[in-house]
Amino acid sequence: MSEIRLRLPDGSEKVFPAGVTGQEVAEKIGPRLAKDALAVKLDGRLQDLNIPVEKDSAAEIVTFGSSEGREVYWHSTSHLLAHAVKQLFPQAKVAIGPAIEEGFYYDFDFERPFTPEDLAKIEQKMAELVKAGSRITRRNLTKAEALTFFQKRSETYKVELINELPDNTVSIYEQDDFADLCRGPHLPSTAKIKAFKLLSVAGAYWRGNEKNKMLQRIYGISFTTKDALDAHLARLEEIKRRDHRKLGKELDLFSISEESGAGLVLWHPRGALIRKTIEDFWRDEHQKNGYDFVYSPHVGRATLWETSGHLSFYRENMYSSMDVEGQEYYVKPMNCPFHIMIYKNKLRSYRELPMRFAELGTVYRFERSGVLHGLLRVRGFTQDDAHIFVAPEEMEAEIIRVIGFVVKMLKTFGFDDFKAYIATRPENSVGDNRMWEQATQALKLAADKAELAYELDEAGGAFYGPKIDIKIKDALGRLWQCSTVQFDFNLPERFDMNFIGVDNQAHRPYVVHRALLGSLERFFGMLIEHYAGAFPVWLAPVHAKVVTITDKQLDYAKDVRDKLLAAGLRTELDARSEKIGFKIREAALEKVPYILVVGDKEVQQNAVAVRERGGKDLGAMAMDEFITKVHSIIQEKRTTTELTRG
RNA sequence: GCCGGCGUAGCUCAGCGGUAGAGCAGCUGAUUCGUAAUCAGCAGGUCGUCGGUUCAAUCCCGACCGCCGGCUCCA
Repeated sequence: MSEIRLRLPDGSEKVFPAGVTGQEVAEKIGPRLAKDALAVKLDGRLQDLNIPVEKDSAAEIVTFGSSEGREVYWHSTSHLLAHAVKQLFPQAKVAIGPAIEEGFYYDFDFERPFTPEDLAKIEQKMAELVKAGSRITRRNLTKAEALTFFQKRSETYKVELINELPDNTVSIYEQDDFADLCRGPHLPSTAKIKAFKLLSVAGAYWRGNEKNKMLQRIYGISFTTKDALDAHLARLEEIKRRDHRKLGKELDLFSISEESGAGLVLWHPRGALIRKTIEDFWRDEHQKNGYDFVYSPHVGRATLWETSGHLSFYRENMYSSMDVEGQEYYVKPMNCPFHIMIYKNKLRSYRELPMRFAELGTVYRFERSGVLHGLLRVRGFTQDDAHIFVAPEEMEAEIIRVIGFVVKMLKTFGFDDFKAYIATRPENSVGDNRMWEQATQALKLAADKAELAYELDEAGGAFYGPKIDIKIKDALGRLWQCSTVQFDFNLPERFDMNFIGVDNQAHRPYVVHRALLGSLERFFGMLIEHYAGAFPVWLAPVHAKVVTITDKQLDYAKDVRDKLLAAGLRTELDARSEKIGFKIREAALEKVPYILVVGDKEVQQNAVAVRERGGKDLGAMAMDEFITKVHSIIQEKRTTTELTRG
């Protein structure tokens, strides 16, 4: 029998008899790995553990610790799900069932909707199948064989898929009486699937096309241990706990009323105060960074939107027109045409560039009712918008400047983990290649300078120019798209924008759209979830709540409150004749950063007893000391409430 | 927009073919208390809207509005 050499990830080489399986290799390396092995990667290709290896290769045993391992695991769990569904409901037809970022789903065509009770039954059946521990085996068929195979089983969706496959041989995976068209790889046995949970069922179009039949998609997740599953479920609970819609209601930050309109946000005083604080900060920073503020109308003439191209390219997101003395007007879905009007108001010189027009501009876009979602997806929102008009030769420096600004701004809110995506030229786009090249290069350079790791989204740009999107990672590790910097090669042409250069000739400026926070609504929604409602002191609607022990301290408590208010601290007084425990509980639920307890002791010492958010009791502190410390926390926009340090 | 679920007091929810209930919040009163819920009383709802079935509808049916989970689409 011949031998083969396998190179392992640690650099070592091991000799095996030809035909050795991945499982056997894992066993040779160690019992632990043998147990954890899910698949094997040979020369970079993922394969089943039980497939014989015939030639020298680089080999790597794949476990749940890698994203590839999880993908295999989840994919096999989705097959297990389909297996269980077919056993319980033989009439159901299977469509597709891949692994996704967190878990898996499987789409079914079934005569009636699946109920939660069905899910429970399916889970139970899955558990039985795991217990039975069926071997999962791969089989290659010719296309014709596969077609007959699935036609016989009336799996019409599979037949459709096979017909579209380019290769002449296809693979199927079988476990017990269940078979699925699948590229693989898969786990060697259903017994490997240790802990799983079906999470939800929802509608999904066959192949994502709304013209196709709506199927039922069952979502689920699985892990190698019950502990890991429990941790995951706990995380889902945490996400629910932080839901900005729930916290927004509890903390009285905002609401959306059916009566005033879906997708239209009502900012309550506390939410509005947070927004104002963000806006003040935003304006200060923009002023420091060389931006000019502008204001523009909420509606504009149809001719403007014709020139800008919105009426041809963006119409489905615009509300229908209104008649103003025989002229058609539209509510704005974007601010750019107005900013361009300001630019075009007079002849511009190269000496004026770059011009940076910033506006917290409220726009309205039609969104289909099914996509509305709290503050994250609305119909009216305020963009922290700016348009930069820049001469081609200054463009690169300007982009570096913008990206640096984005990062600085976001860091202030406590974000320091970003992911950037640079989208390059798509088919059917405007502008010449040189411009696209130059602009894309500038984006890459700027990302490098700002130490932003980016991914390239090839051909993912808008038709009018390349862009960089920056996503932030929140406290739960979720990514949120907020910032975007986009070139626009279209508008300068459409509006025939010019500036006079050193050579006394007219030149075309570059136009850059950019938003740092995205929209105030979405950013606010994200902040609520990121902070779990416990805003950093500088953003908190109430900095301190003064609570009295008894009525005896009322006068002193009022003095305390007034003194704090005079020092610029947002302060409330709770002088109700409730027990101290009750008042603390309420203030704690409001997530106020500091609770200042005032009893006889404090009156005597001319102090306040400080309780930090989170429950830490600091005891008595002189008023001036408290004020100074809180001031510095606010000034520095610290994300902690801690008064003890520094 | 589509599929499924849901819509009962300010909030969280129970109920169900014979015109409604709890806790919290609110109001009134008592209580004056040292770090996450003091007690009592009162008040509060055309059961999302509009139609239909029925002797009778919050409950059954239909349409619409809204919300939730997805699909599709996006700041």
